[in-house]
Amino acid sequence: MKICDKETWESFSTFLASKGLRVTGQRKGVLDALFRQSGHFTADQLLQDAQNLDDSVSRATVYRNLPLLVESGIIRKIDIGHDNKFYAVNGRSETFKAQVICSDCKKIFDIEAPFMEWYGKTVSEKLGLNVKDQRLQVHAECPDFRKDGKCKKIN
Amino acid sequence: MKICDKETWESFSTFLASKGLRVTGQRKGVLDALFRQSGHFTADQLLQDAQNLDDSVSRATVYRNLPLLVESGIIRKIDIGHDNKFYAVNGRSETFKAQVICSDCKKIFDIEAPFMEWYGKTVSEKLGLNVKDQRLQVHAECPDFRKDGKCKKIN
DNA sequence: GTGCTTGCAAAGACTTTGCAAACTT
DNA sequence: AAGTTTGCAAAGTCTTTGCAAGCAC
Repeated sequence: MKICDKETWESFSTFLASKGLRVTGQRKGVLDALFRQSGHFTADQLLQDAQNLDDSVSRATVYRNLPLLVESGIIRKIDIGHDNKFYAVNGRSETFKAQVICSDCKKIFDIEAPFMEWYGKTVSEKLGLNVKDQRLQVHAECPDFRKDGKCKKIN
Repeated sequence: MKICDKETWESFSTFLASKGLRVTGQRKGVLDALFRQSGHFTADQLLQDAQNLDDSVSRATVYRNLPLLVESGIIRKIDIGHDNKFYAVNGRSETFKAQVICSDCKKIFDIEAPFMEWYGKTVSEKLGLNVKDQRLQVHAECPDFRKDGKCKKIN
């Protein structure tokens, strides 16, 4: 049962303290659950795992903490559209990621795309805007899946 | 009171016929309402306008037809995240569009980004996927708005 | 103690769906 | 006539919120 690494926990605690927020058992539970997620996860999946680790964690708490986790930089939100409400744990690399979403096998691939970042920035600045965040999403079809109903690509 | 141009209506009718679906007054109403939208619009805005033109159009009908309009290529969906459920009428140009979303003044700018398209395609094909759709979304801050509470940029 | 947090359940926002009547072809 | 479409209202899905009790500091 893998739980959150000390480093991340400390970083989150510091973040909370800096905002005058409190370090609670439920918050630890949510953070631990984060590390049982593989790749992309939903609020609900996170809740399930958090409750496995600490059944005092409620759905409301997960929803209330998700924005804090995003703000602290520990996770990021992935908005791919109406029926894909995902989050992902941030890796160390701060390079811009593009998401390739396979509409057949439902996998989401994170691709490094530093160039993209430059491009978006350039365009926005021409409009007089300061870039805060950007993402490239590519929806694609999976020929493997189409052919024999399964896809061997790893996520 | 601008209504849908003949060309678009015929194209939608043809699309419907090709799928064995029917041409109804309500569908015409929704299509007409499309042309009263400026830039980006929500399902609800479309409903309001459709009902102004033809009060027999219900919310359910709008929701049932939105996917057909997307499939026919007349409009496209813009998924920018949880609280931004937008659609937009497709222009003639089929070039790839990037969306720059200003988080201060809430405007959405469509920027042509043909190069981006090439990039996404290249990356996906390396993964063995066929690109169906892609979008670049840039969230930005508006200095004008920050300064004096309003933004003079036109959408 | 003060004031942030929590769980619960209710409320919200947006979208989908079952059904019988109405309409297109 | 056959099969699609509609409006309505109910149901769904995901997320947010009010409240009183409970904790962190």
